[in-house]
Amino acid sequence: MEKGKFYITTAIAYTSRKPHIGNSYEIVLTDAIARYKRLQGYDVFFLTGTDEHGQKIEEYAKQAGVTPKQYVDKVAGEIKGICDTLNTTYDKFIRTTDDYHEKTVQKIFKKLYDQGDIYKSEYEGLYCTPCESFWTESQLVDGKCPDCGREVKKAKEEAYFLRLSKYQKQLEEYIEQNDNFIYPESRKKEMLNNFIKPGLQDLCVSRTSFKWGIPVTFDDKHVIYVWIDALSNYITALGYDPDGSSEQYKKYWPADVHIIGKDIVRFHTIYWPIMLMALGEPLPKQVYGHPWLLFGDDKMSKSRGNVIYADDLVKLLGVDAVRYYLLAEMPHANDGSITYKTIIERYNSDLANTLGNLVNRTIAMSGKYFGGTVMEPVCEEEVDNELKTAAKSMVENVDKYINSYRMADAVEAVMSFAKRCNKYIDETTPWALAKDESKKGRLGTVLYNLLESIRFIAVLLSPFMPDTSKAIFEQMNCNVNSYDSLSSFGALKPGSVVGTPTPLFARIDSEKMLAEIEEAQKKAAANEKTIEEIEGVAKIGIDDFAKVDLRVAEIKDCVPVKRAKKLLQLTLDDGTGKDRTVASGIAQWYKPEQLIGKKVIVVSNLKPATLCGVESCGMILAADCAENDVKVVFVDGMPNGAKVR
RNA sequence: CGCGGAGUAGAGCAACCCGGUAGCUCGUCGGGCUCAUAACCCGGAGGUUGCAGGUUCAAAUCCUGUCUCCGCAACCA
Repeated sequence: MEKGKFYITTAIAYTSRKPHIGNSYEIVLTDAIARYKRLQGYDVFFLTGTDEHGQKIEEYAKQAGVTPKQYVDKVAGEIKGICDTLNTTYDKFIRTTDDYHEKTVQKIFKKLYDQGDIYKSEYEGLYCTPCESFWTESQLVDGKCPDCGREVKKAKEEAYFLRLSKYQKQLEEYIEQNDNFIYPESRKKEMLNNFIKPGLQDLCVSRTSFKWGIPVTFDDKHVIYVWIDALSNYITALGYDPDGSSEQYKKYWPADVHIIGKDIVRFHTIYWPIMLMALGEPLPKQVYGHPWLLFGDDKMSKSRGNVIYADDLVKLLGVDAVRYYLLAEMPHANDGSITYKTIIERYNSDLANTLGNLVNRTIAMSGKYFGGTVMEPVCEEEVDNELKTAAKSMVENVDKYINSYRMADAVEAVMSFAKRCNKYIDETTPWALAKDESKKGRLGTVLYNLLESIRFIAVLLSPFMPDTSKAIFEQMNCNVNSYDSLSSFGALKPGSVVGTPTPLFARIDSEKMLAEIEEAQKKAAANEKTIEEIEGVAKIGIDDFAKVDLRVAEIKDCVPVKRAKKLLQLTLDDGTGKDRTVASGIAQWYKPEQLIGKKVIVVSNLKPATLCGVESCGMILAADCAENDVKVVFVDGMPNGAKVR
């Protein structure tokens, strides 16, 4: 059944480091939609890939002692590996370092320049020479460089700009007239009110401060900055060319939907459409900004050993369980949260108990009562209609939910139908029917209805859990798996013979697995720590230490710094007779009254700096006792101003 | 008053735009069943929807105020 084309993309992943499971959500979400559309008969093109240029990568590569290209090759390989591990069916994996991409981007840049949409000007800012960085007025700390505290001066850097202002009106109209362009709705308001209506500033699209990028062909000091490079991937991948595009491009563009994280909605709904307008190409039909998947209450960090990678999770639970979890646990509007405990709970209750057990018991009964033969449904009863109605509404609901990107609800719709099937077994009590030879017809009908229901489930599950879907069809020894076969209840052919039941998902001993995971995390954390210690801190000489002037001082007064969450302003008596003011980031751990009167050690010759409007002269010593636990070093019985060494 | 999001049963969420008996999953307690993976089915307990006002016949839902939490920004000298 031909339904037309469907072009869907993920954002391309930045190759700075291996992505954790939260980053992998997007590819699974997109894959589920792509698979569903294919199932329905659309001619789908699904694009994903990697964004590989930029200063950060240049720096990471340098740190790692490899070339940028070597660096991105490695990370892009890891990212692609994860996509494959998660069993995603992208049609193309683009890398922004691909030759054809770079060439086309250069052409795009040139074209926009030639037609006047890109112009050369100067990037004006405040420059810190030692740091080689530009800062904006608001970034400065007390009018000085936020990194090193030195003076900055006004400086100009040559750069190319994209004329956003020219297309502002046009974009605003487009967004307002195309209700579904930015989804969900709340993001649309955000874009219009916060960025577009106040007026768009022309966008800086080139850099001279680093080299790892696509060079501007007609001005080799410059490389093309992220926007034109990265966003263009959606069209270069298809074979767009300003001098004449491929058939594939003509067929698939414009994209039906770009699936992206909520943090980059702005780039995809403002910069990208304007680039396309300037190129004279049609705009994507929709941009969906999805929420993020977070980790319980803790942020993941390597040193705590709680980073979760998709491939580790897959080893533990299998691909489909991971896919299922990602899709089911993610709320539609808010950020989701992930913990091992909830993963295992969901696995046991939904996959093992509800779904796996349903399939298992049904096929087992088929084998036991009819030698596996699927019987003709000859003896219908009223309850059967309820089951059939439920099957039908599952099909409708899944469609409705997927089309509005409510994957958790779509998956839930399938699961609640599985529950309905389990209930049907209780209502019809096949084991009781089996004891009565005269009820054989009814028993066959009940099992037929169950098998057909499971077939419905298997078909609709295929976008979410492809392997499981396949396994169910294999166990049923059935190949009627088209979407069209769901148009009416009863496509399963009587007379066929089901296979032997094998549990789809073995139950997990939650406590045991959690204990094992904790063990592994401890090990990982310990490893990470050792590395830190070895790499540790460089040795210094006595003369270096002598440069630091430490003094005993008494805290005479202490008040919180307004507008700052973490700062306390301390007034110290350091024996000089003059008050010394120090701002310290310990508000989280100490109340002012706990500090007044105490003696501490202060680094007295630290260069003053202004923090949240308070001039801080020096710092007091405190110890990091644990993650998120800091204790000030208090001393006792020493005169104010005494030198510490 | 920097920007934004959120506060609903023990936990996680839905309903909020477009007021009308607060629903789902997990957990818990009791019962049932035995085909099945200690699974499945039924029932109970558990919420004055953060707090205080207002509008209304009627407020989780609309309005005002207030408290708390979480992101981002600024800041841990």
